[in-house]
Amino acid sequence: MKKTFWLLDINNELHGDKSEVWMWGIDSEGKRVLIIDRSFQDYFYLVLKEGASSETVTKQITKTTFPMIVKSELVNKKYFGKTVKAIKLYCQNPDVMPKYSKAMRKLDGVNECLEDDLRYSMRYLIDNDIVPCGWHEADVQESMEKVKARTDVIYEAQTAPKRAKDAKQPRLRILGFSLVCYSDKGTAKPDKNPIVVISTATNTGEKKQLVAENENDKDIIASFAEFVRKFDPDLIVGFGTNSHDWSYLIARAKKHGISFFVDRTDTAPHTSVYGHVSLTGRANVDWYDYADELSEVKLKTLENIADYLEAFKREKRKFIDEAEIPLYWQDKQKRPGLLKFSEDNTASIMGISDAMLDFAVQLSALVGLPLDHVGTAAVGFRTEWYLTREAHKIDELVPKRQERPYIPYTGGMVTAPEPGMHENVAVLDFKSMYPNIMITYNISPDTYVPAEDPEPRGGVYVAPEVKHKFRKEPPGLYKTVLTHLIAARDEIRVELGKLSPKSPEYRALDARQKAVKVITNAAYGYTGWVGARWYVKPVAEAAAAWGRETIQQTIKQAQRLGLEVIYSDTDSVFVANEPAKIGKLSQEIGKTLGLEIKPDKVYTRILFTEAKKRYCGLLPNGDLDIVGLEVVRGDWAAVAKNLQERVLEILLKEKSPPKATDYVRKYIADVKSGKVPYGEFIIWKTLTKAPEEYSVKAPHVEAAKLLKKEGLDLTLGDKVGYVIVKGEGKLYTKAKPYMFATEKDVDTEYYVANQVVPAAARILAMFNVREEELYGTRMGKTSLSDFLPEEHE
DNA sequence: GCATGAAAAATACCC
DNA sequence: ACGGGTATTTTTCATGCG
Repeated sequence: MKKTFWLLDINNELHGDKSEVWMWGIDSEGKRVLIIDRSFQDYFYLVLKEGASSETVTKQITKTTFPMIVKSELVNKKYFGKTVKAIKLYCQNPDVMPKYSKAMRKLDGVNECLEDDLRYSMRYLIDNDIVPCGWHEADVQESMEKVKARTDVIYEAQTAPKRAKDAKQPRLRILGFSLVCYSDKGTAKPDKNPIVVISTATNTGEKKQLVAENENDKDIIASFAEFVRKFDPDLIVGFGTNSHDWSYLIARAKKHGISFFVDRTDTAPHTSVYGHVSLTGRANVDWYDYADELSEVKLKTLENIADYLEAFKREKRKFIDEAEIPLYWQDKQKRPGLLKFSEDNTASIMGISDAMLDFAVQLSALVGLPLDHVGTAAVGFRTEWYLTREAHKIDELVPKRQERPYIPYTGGMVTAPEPGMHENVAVLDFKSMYPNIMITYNISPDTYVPAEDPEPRGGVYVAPEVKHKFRKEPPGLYKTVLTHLIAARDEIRVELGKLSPKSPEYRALDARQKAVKVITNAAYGYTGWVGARWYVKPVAEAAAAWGRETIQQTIKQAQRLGLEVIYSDTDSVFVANEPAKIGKLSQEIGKTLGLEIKPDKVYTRILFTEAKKRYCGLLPNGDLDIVGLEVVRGDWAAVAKNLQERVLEILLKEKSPPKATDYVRKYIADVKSGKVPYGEFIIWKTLTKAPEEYSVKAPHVEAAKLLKKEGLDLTLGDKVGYVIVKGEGKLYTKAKPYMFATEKDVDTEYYVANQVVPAAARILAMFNVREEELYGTRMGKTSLSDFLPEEHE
């Protein structure tokens, strides 16, 4: 019988000494199904040395030396674009492949051993062109065997699944949860501190809050697991679950000697590739893993992300800091507040799911990593899996990952801006500059021609400056892949135009388009990543060199046309907004370079200082576009950022430096007289290593040490919020975690001199306002004396 | 011993 | 654990002074 299903999760199981593939999905009737495929044989390749005969090699592979090898065949493959002969060795048990490959690499006539390092389930997906979160069809038979799986039906596959026509995503059952762990002091530790609240919610409107009685969490953990099994979700969502919640739950369950099964095979959650926690048969999704996509959110807390995505009504929330939990838990009067907070957290998680799930699903389907893997996989790995799928289609062997030294290379070009205020400026952007350059010049690991190699038939493209060469023919892996991605995105955008933006179809397609964009844009960065399987430094270097040439030619051509160029960075130029000349420029560049450049936006007015990568533009709709300046940085206190934003607003909208100056003076007075809320003095900085490992004493590191002393855990990557308090000595001695200080401790002098004034002065310096003038308490330059040098006593 | 300025370390941004 | 280019702050180091 034929079965159509949407693939949710995949894993492999050992059945005797043979591996089999388990595919968890939802069929077209909405039934949860498990499809087992026992027919797939894993394999790897031995690449032969040039001129070596395959018999010499196969003779050395015997049943006694390598008993798990069941079959071998001689195949033609490509490796970095060169045709090679390889022996494809089928192996009964995938677990022995790395061991075998290590031994076989040394066999006579063998050059390399490849693709033994691709996981069995990924191998299966790639070879059969199966994508997670996509519809497939297979011939199946209902399984007669007793298999422990919590699904409606279990089938055995008679054929490998094939992709089926795209249809609407099935209705998924989603369960979200969050924990409150309790310790009377410091960060809660699973070996001694209980979980006191588990708040769950489902996308069918069920809600359940479990509260530990007498701080004993045994029952609520059991109830939680039971609730999960009863609801039987396809997706379990949370925030920080991969790094915290699951391991905490497991540790607590273990402590109580109870089982903790929430998956579909009654096995415990386990951490797997890229650090995701795997729940067999379901997809565990941690929305924290998607926080990187939201670069506007500087402090990636659940609250901030929910706010940003409008996933939860901000005004309904009363935020409770980790350090305040004991206060709320111990006080019976305040406890309901904590329970509400926990419920709100889960509601926020569900809201984030609504906003982000489409993207996660599309990313999973595009790169081919299961939904629970794709979020935790770093950008480089997502890109690599996409490339791996495409490489398979063109018979390119997948190189081994290897450690390499890091050697920097020259990247994009940035020109110094014309400082000051400019009226009516257009920003011209190259559309996907690096991807298009890679397509145009066929830049790819498999088209690279080392300097010493003879010139291939069909000729080569030679990169400017660096002189790296790339075969013109045939198209390389990157050209193939990028052409496809760019075309796909263009097609999606056409489709989007036909749909109503509120429809689910639009949302899914828009998410698809975003996923395609993410991978397209990551391709260039991938080429320069030393950890990449396909790392070839000249590839990255050449793309960058052609990029520099492109932007230089564009600037030259613009100037030739009489267009004033104000600034440029990598793939964009800022020019006087003269549409006729811009149209001409765009046309000429298209003709000479084969690349598309067009106006992206127009600023009514724009302000540059002398610095690159920092400016503020006024858009026609009245919005400020602030780039690079303190306002958009996460490591400046709000007290400085707010002021700078207001200063920019006055200057760009009202063009009044005196008014801005006055504003700053009043503001400084407000700061000094304590009219600024405490929260605006907090500075957040990331710990990029463990506090003890720093070679210098830095404020945020010292603050982190104080937190640790109080038992509050901080790990690499966490942000430390601190304030500078009054006192003598180096700055780092005056940094205190914001929870450990109060309004009256704040060293306002420091904030004025080192945050507020610099942020304002940076801008006002362009209008000849000196720093000292900002300190004056008088209201603006009203008399001649205001313009004279300051008098000293 | 100490002021001074350059160098190094650290962070977060832009594209 | 995707790239390089850039601005900025604070700490640390080197140097010269006397």
